[in-house]
Amino acid sequence: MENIIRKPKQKRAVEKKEKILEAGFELICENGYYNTNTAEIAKKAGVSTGIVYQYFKDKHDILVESVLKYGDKIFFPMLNIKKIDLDNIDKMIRDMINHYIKDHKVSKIAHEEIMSMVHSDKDIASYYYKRELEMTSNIKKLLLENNFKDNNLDEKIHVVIGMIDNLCHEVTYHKHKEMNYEIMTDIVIENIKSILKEDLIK
Amino acid sequence: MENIIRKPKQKRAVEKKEKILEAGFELICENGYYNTNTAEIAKKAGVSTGIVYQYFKDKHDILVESVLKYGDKIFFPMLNIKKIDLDNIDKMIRDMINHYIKDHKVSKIAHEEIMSMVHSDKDIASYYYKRELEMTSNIKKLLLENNFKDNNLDEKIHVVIGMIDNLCHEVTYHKHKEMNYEIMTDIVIENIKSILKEDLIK
Amino acid sequence: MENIIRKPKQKRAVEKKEKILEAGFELICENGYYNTNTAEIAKKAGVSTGIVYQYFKDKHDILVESVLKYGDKIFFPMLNIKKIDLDNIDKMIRDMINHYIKDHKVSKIAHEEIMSMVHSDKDIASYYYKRELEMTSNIKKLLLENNFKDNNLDEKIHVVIGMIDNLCHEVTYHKHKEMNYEIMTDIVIENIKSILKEDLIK
Amino acid sequence: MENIIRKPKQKRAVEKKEKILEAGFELICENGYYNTNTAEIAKKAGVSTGIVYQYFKDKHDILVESVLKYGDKIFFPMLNIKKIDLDNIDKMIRDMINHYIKDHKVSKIAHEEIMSMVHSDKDIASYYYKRELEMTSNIKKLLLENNFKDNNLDEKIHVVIGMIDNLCHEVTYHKHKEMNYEIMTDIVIENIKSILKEDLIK
DNA sequence: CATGAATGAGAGTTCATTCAT
DNA sequence: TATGAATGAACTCTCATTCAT
Repeated sequence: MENIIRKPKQKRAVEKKEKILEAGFELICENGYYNTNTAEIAKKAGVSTGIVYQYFKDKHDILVESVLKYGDKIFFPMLNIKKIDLDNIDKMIRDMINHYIKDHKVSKIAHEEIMSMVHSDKDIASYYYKRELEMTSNIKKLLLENNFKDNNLDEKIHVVIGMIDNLCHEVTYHKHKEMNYEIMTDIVIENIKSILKEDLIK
Repeated sequence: MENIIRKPKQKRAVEKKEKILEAGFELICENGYYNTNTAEIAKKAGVSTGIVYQYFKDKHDILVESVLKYGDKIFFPMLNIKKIDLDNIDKMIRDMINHYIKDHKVSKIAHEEIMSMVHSDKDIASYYYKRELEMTSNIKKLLLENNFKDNNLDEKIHVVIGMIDNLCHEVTYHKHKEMNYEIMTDIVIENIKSILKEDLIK
Repeated sequence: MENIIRKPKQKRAVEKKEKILEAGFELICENGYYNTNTAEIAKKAGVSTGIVYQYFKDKHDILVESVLKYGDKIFFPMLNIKKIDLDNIDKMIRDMINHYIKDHKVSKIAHEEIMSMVHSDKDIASYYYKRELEMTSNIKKLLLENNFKDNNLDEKIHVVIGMIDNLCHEVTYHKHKEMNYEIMTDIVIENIKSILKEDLIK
Repeated sequence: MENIIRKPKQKRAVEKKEKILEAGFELICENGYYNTNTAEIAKKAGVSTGIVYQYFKDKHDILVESVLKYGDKIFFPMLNIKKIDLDNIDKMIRDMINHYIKDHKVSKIAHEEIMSMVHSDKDIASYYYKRELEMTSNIKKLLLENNFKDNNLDEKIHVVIGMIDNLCHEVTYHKHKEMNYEIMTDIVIENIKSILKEDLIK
């Protein structure tokens, strides 16, 4: 006897599913997947526990779908960068970093909680790496449109994103009190410039 | 009323505690903390469930102690670097990376599982950040002994370690098939050299 | 994270809670609190173990609630005495004693088991002493309505109730075979009369 | 394979058994039988857990033996009354009560805890009722030696002891704040005198 | 005799999932 | 569709008792 998961098409049903997703995401972010139970999610979503299983196969399904739906804001703020300001590349990178940091701060716990899932959950991991790739592509496209040449650009962007990611993580969590984050930011920016500058067609 | 955790001093007892730790670590690495139960750990360790609670306060305690005991190999292979070969800095970095990657590969799942705990578990996180700092200090000391001057060295090392970490992670997990990791490695090495070179006293 | 104890309002749910209470009370009375486990209670109540924890915080809660619910019959048969027959005070006391003894006999084990809890359990003790006081008040009120004057009535009633309680206990459990309970009853009645008679307004 | 319980005859062994008994009694009095474990008892007694089972059949055995050994002080302070002062019967009863109350106070928790066992444990109950009877006999003998005649003396003494017991309990635990215990004591004494006076041969 | 490490059955409790209404 | 009461397997942890040393 197989469970039939309904794809809600009526407006009310769609809204209900979204409520569950939202509630699930929030609770999982706050308390972690294993510390959140389906009753809580249903309660927060304002639905009955039974109905959850009409929209989702199981608890895990809520996790996956909610990350797919809400993960982007938290993980990939750079996903939708639309233009590159070549005249002031320094400022651009700094803005990007600040933007990224801001997002980190907003969802500090969420980020940590979900990141943990990236490491232990296949579905989440696959989403994560796919999105990461999209972000790389997007940035590559932008650079190519702005007089950069494709000299191992994929790899370079990856290294650059990694640096920014690390930096933001550091700044957000202030784990190392003896670090001067202003200086670290400068170091990172200088490096990014140094990595990219050789490919800029003058 | 109060639980008394035995500190084993006899050889046999010490071995038993280690067995539990080892079994616990392996199972947690393989299946995750929440998917491992104490009965399994005891069984794998070849002891009864009861004895586990003579050596450990609770299940969580096994996690923490086992990470403290076995985490270093997995997380901080660079912790014990003893000398820097200035004549061939390029080779040295490459060796370091390869060494790191090798460790990653050996304990791929372990790394993912435990990293997830760094994000959701206070005790594990605190261990992780402490060790990270030790590693930074160690490398700094080595550099200072080898004609480097302390020009924001802490921050620089941190950035460098971050790059190596990202790189190793990438190489190990091959998530992005379109990437050329040889090239990425070269990029990272060049960058590390570029970051550090300005501080080398000629 | 927090346990939500359901307050059943639907008829069926109320009945189910009562079943658990009843089963719990019976088993605890029969075998004692520490010799009764939740699985047994659930089984006897005809429910699953899980549902028990929707109606009760924990095992102890079953004990307390069941005593609150069923304790009165066993402990305080005199609680609801409605009138005093002054013309035949002798008969009245004798009836009271017989009534009390009958109740004792019906729930012999229950009485012993729960009395043990009065001595070791805060909640049960508080219930017990509160009810005891209510009984005293009730009897006092009756006496005052029946031409008695309040000359240390509280203390006197307390002594009287104590005597009846002891007597009933004795009679019920027949611990001392060399005792003649008819005679003992006469002694007690004479004394009660002697205690009270001085306060009867002629 | 039956356990052989050793009857210690050597001095050291006897002392060891007594230590266990003492420790067991104290812990059980303090925390209750079910909240005391054998490891605690052994530790408090300064012996190993294993040795306990050489002197006692099981945990329950410790309870029983320790009550047999130490129960008298707590339960039967009147057991050893040696003479009756007829010239001042009022004072004598008052002294007795005060003595009893003092004992109650010294071992308040012990009394409550063990009383609970009287209600749920056969062996303890049998000890209790046997001792109670001894106390009755002792008092009866004393009265007969002091010009009382045996006119249902057993029953009368029983009623009297019951009254004293209740009174002491009341006074010790102060459960009813609205009671005046001085007055209650007077009432009890008056009654005891009234019960006994008719049997005093002038 | 004595130790205390070891056992393992059994306890209370939780929670994803199902199902009667 | 929707409810939320009900299920019961599975979990962590305790402790009286045993046994190798």
